[in-house]
Amino acid sequence: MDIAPLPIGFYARSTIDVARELIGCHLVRRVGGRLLVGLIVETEAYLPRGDSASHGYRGRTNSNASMFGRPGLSYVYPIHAKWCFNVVTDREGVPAAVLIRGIEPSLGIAAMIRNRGLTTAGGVIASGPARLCQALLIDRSFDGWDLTVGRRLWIQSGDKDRGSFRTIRTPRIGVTSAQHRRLRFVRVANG
DNA sequence: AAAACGATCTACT
DNA sequence: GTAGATCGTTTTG
Repeated sequence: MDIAPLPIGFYARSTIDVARELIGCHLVRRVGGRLLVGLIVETEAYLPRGDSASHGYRGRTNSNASMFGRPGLSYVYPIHAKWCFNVVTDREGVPAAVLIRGIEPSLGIAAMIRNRGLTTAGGVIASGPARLCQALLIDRSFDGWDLTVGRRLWIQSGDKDRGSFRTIRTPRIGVTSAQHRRLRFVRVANG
């Protein structure tokens, strides 16, 4: 695994490209001296124009401001008393982001289970946008966080072992508008 | 100031 | 499958 965070150039591209290529990358959280790492397996693209499901669709507000920020920042928003984590894409000034919907824990699994407050083993650890935030201790304080610095929270490129998995596209979850668009990306094992 | 809503989750049947 | 919890943001009065 690389030790460098993905650079701003990775994020400063079309949102769909970023959403697809984030699949298979590693989401890394450093808390204290410990690393919590998971493989990104599910993302959703929220597009800068014509996407009525996007929080940025109706213009800039205080709460969605970081979605309009520099690519490579994070956008963390509240939903139903939980948090969800996005990475900002495209260029500064347009509302574009990729929602990270699921990771497969690879390091610090015991800590993630603890963070989730799970009572039963074998439960879902970090699949689902709010569960992932709970497992990695991501909250609103990370809204606007710079993911390209490699401190506290960042993303690293994954094994470029394409061939071990493929990425499929489906409609987004819980989105009532724009159902015809397949903007959700899911990692599926080959075999 | 109050109420409604939401890119959700858990627990239970 | 369904019901209820949860709380910041937005809208309404």
